[in-house]
Amino acid sequence: MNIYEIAKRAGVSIATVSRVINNSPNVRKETREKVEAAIEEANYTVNDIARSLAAKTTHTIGVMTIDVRDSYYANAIYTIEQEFRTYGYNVILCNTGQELRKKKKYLKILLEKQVDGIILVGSVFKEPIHNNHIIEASKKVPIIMLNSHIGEENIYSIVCDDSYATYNIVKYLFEKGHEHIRYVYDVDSFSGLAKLSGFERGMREFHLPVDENTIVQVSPGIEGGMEVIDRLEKESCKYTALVTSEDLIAAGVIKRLRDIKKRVPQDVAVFGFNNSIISLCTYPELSSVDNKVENMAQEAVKILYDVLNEKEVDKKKVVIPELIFRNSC
Amino acid sequence: MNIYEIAKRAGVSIATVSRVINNSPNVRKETREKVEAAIEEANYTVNDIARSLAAKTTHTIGVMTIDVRDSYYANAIYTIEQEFRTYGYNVILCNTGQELRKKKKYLKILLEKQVDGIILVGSVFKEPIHNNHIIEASKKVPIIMLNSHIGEENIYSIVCDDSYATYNIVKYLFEKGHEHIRYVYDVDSFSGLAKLSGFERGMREFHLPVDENTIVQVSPGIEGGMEVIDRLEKESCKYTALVTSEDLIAAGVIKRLRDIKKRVPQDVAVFGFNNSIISLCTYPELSSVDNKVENMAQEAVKILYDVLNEKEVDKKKVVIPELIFRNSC
DNA sequence: GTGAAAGCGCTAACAG
DNA sequence: CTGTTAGCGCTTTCAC
Repeated sequence: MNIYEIAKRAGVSIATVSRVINNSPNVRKETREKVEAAIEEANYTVNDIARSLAAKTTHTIGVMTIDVRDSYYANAIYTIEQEFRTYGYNVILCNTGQELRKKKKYLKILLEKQVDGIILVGSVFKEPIHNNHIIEASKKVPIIMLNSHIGEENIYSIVCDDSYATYNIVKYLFEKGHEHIRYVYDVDSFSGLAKLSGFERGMREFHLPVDENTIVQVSPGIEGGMEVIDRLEKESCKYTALVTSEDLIAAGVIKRLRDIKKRVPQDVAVFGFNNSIISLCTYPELSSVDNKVENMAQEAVKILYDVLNEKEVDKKKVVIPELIFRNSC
Repeated sequence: MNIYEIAKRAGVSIATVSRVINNSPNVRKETREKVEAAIEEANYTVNDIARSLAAKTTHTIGVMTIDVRDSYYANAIYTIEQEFRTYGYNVILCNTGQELRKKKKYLKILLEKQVDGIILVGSVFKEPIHNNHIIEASKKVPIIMLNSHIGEENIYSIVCDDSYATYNIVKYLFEKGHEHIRYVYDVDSFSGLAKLSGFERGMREFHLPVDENTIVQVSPGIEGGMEVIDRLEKESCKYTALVTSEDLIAAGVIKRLRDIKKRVPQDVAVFGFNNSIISLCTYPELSSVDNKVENMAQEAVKILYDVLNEKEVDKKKVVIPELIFRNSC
């Protein structure tokens, strides 16, 4: 079933059918009704592929994430999809995983699919050295990076000032009298490093003691949180406060502290990151950083939409995270 | 840049270019290399839209979910996407929300996009009365339902026997000596009702007492868990075990029980559902039901793939959930 | 092993 | 307000 068949049935030309499908105002009421009736009767659906080919625009954008199962990314994707729908755009989702090879592959697929733009969600999409694949892609369609930044012609970014958050956590803890503060994180990414730098800045500014276990890198997830406690205990390190890069790590920390009978927050204060639902499930509830994913996602959509409509936009936006205080510190 | 341009640069016809792009064996080595060089040099990307139009297949499938932010759905989507990629298929994701109007709209969009098949993730996609929109869609492409079932020609389903799980939870609790068991759930969906029926069957079979607060419906999420405790306490209901339809509800239950100084599991046993990461974050850790989303998602992909390749497949598959015992009961 | 040519179903001038 | 027509970039017979 196609536009020709509908045209025949309604006794009009395909141009007219096209017009009614696209709500063009230049169609007489009776003609429109005739066509609509034919469409209804034939149970016809437009072929959006053909439309895209002819119109040279797909009205779909590609979104890349390393893993939707991570609630932070899920939030971003959800918001991006919802917002773009209101503009009549569709979203193709890719879960790339961490491997560069796959990230490249999916970028290629999206380009082949003729997406109108691409959003890269997460700081992990900025590689430590070579970002040529992204730059090449940006020569074909606009690219928006969430939480990373590459200064190039057709690449836009919106980042959360994570270092602001960790700096302020250290400041807060210092003012509460903590002297033995440690930082726990999993992966080295753009945002991972930003968090770290804010932490270090705070430690320096308040002249807090630093040793080789002040900053500890662990496996991702709950496991990681348990690991760090084991390590600190084994090496008899003093610690009264732990700043983490992830709520899940903090959850692991809380678990293991209970195992060894240390109380939170009395013996050890714990700070999470992401303000996920996890922070409400632990006991005590986790203080955490709201890093405004939804805001960022909305901004990303707005920027991309504006770029697609050739409006002027800022090439980089920064959003400020917010510290949420609960009972873990 | 298109196939014509590449053909010109390589001094061959577009048919030959098409052949090398699609790895057809019928191309002489030297010719292939010439074409590949031209492609490389021009930084050419195939236009998959044009390809889809000509080939009458998009190699993409549509996946609908009410909300990716729900970890259960996120898991399903992740698995579906990964599995289908290995077959060279792409996935378009839709977050429809609960509204029927939107579910219908997205179904239409997917059809317009000429997806080769559609997977509906979650029992919420089976409406209580009219499922005509799904049946209509199934006349155009095969539809796979995860956790619901509509017996129609081109609709396949793969369901988890949730009632088996709740029945066995009741059985287990009964054998541990519990007599005052209650069931807490949020939404009435296909799976919500299945869980409920398994619970009821157990209660009947073991002659457990039932009153008007044996089955209580609450708001979704942590809130709901807190609600149920408030209600049971207010009405002075006796309860020694709570079976929930969702880990998050169970998490709320645990929270509120701690507030009122009831111990888990000594005073009240709690059972979750979904075996999500939440079940590891609460204290005590939550016993929960592993309802095998990944398995189901894999099966769904396999079935759809087989249908697309015109193989014989079962129209309905059932997977058996597994009870995971931790410290909350 | 390679090329010519006819579509795939639609949009978008342009003409009337 | 409506119709004609030329593409959009590719796949796929069918010849050679």
